[in-house]
Amino acid sequence: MYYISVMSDLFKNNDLKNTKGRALILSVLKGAKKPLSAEEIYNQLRNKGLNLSTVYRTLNTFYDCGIVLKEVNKDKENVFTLVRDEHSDHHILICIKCHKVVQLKGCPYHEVNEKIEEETGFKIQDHNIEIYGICPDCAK
Amino acid sequence: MYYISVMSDLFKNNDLKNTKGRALILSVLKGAKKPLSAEEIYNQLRNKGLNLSTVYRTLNTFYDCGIVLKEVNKDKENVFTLVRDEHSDHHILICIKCHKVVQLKGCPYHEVNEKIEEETGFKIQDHNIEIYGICPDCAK
DNA sequence: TCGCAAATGCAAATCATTTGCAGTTAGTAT
DNA sequence: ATACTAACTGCAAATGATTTGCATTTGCGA
Repeated sequence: MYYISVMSDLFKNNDLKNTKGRALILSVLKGAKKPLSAEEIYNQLRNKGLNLSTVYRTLNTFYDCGIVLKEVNKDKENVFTLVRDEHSDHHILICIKCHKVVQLKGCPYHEVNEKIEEETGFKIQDHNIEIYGICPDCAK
Repeated sequence: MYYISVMSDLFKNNDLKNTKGRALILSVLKGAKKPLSAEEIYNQLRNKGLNLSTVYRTLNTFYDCGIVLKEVNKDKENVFTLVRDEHSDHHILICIKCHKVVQLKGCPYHEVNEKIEEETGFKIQDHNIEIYGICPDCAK
């Protein structure tokens, strides 16, 4: 695993031109504490004269290059996160009755992941866990 | 955990009227080998005179009752599965470079899940695992 | 500095899903 | 069995996130 600290290198390495919009969007993602949608990123850059289409296109470009992960949230919006080490909010328990969502603290899967790396040859960088069940309240 | 084998009981237990459409949709889900979208279910019932809106409404009703799980696939369609024991296609490795998806064989997480049940009080019925990394081909 | 492919803005198109409303039906009480 | 009512359904129009076509602008290598 390698790190690119200089933004222009990150773009250059992926054959992307270094534009104002891309730099802005990347900086928003760097400061993000949770996966963000195009709309949310756009809102954080309201006064920067950036078009919503550009935000969409840029995020998809980043996705194609492997700079960001793309997931779909409950509202069926695409949400994006910079590729980096573990996010704690990726481990959730969902009750199938009341649809309550509970965050799992910590990651109980580290050892298992190491075994998967050995078996598959993948270099694991991140993961999502969604566990479905019935919560104590609904079990009553 | 309890099982309801008679369809009319499943509906009655959830205060749902037993209608032709619901029975048909449930039977399609029972025969499904993978999560299905409303469109796919609708297509399997083409000649049954059922409206697409009804399929959507029925699936959402089932979801509210905890009869089915609802997820979002890569095309941002909602897909549904009957709640039951493990589906093997819920464990996938995704390459962040080429976006190739690889199925994990078996489930390496059983023991971990038991520990989570103890700690949280959730009665776990199903889970999804998505692991992001760089595949051997792209690592070259 | 010049030239051109890449990137962007804008507006219109797309498409899965939702919703309003009017007509139909399942299941209960009489 | 019949009547009643809330739940269910069909249909068509609305919604809303995302994509796309096209004209204009811009980054960057030569």
